[in-house]
Order: sequence, then C-alpha cells, then structure tokens
Amino acid sequence: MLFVIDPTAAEPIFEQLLHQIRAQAMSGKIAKGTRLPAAKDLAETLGINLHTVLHAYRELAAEGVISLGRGRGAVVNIDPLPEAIGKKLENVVAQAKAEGIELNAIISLTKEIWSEK
Amino acid sequence: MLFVIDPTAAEPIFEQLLHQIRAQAMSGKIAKGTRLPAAKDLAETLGINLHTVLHAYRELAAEGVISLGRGRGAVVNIDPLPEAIGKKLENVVAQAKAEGIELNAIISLTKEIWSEK
DNA sequence: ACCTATTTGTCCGTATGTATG
DNA sequence: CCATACATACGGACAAATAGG
Repeated sequence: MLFVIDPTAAEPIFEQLLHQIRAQAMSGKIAKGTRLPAAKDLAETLGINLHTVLHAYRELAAEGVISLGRGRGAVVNIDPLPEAIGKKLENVVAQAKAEGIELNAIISLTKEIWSEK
Repeated sequence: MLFVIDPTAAEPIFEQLLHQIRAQAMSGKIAKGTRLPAAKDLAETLGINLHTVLHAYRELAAEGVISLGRGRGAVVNIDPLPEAIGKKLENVVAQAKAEGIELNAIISLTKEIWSEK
C-alpha cells in the first residue's frame, strides 16, 4: 500500500490521497476488506496532518469506497473494476500519453464525453 | 460553440469553462484558428463575471491551448486529437458509465495509470 | 464486568491561499 | 486592485466507539 504526496502540486493534498486510494481500490491493488493504516499513522508516514488524512477518509466513506468507524479504522468496501474496462482504459491512457497528450486534456475530454452520453 | 455552466456545481465556474473549451478544441469541435467569443460577450451570454471568463482564458493561454493578445481576442492554437484515440476514449468512458461507474472513479484511475506509465 | 489502547468524530483555533464578483 | 467568502492545511484537545485481554 504505497501512496505518494506532492505538497507542491496544485491538487490539494487530501485529494491526492483520495484519488490514490480510490484508484488502488478499484484496480484491486487494495483488496476489499483490507484495512487502511490508521489516519494518525498514515499522516506521520506521509508527513501531513492527521485532519488532512481524515478528510480524505471521510469523503471516501461518503462515496462508499471505504467504511469508517471509531476503533474499527478504515476498511475497503468496494469490488474491483471489471478487468476488461481497466485494460481498455490503461490502453487508451498509455497511448495518449505516448502521443504527448497532457493528463488535463484527457480528463477534460473524459468529462465532456461523460456529460454528453 | 456551446458552453453550459452550472453555478451550483462543486467544480469552480472557471474550471467548467476551461474544461469545455479544452475538450472541444481537442475533439476538433472548435477548429484550430477559430476565435473564441470576446470575454465580455461570453460572460454576458453565460451570466457569469468577466473576470471568471478571463481566468479560464488565461489558464488556457498558459497551457498553449489558445493564444491571447490585445485586440486579437482568444484564438484556438492546438490541433485536434488523433481520431483513433478519441474514439477509443469515447468507447471506454461510455462502457464504464453503462456499468454504473462514477466519473470520479474513472478520473482517479486515469491519474493513477498516467503516473505509473 | 472492567480496564486499556486504539481509532475515528468533533470541536476549538490560526494561517494562508484561492475564487468570485 | 480590492473585498468578501470559502477552502485548505495544520495544531491541539477531548469525546465516543470499538476491540482485546
């Protein structure tokens, strides 16, 4: 379970963490039922504030990605994405990156496609 | 050239506009060389503040998506995405949406894939 | 039933930056 | 450029739920 935080990035820290946990849960890298590190520990490991980790945890819980509880910790609560879709996405993203397309551009397009269909 | 703003959405207004312009430029819906509406006009049309439109324009110019200049207006400056990639992305996103996967989840995965490869 | 350690929940406060009009 | 509002991040303190011995 590896997370990388860049405090200088434009994206807020709690969102960086949020994205990484969600992505790893969806890809199956973190299996359903796995307990995430205690917020306090994770905060120390990553060198960020406890509240920032809790912020990410709370949002993930609201989405249903994890379940949260005092004394129980944060447990992954979703099944991984169907492998077919994951592979296709990997493919497209890798190809786009190879063509020199920016991440933001892909995300813009994804949002546009999503809102149209 | 159609943009839709939702002032109640969580996403900031300038980002909504930014995403839509970028996406339409990349998909070829707005051709290279096309001049975008004057910021003042666009602001009035969309019912938002002039500064908000300028904010979006400035970021797009910094990215190189458009070029900005006094009296010249905002002109689209990039070539559209290769059609093959666009189609593939449409495909994956549509399929994922059909499976009930959330937009945020796809974006998380996209970022993770991007940062790994 | 009890105690203790662990872990999240909630509140206080402060500082800084950003979005918007 | 300026003012207001909001978001983010951090620090500390205590409350409350849970798990284990």
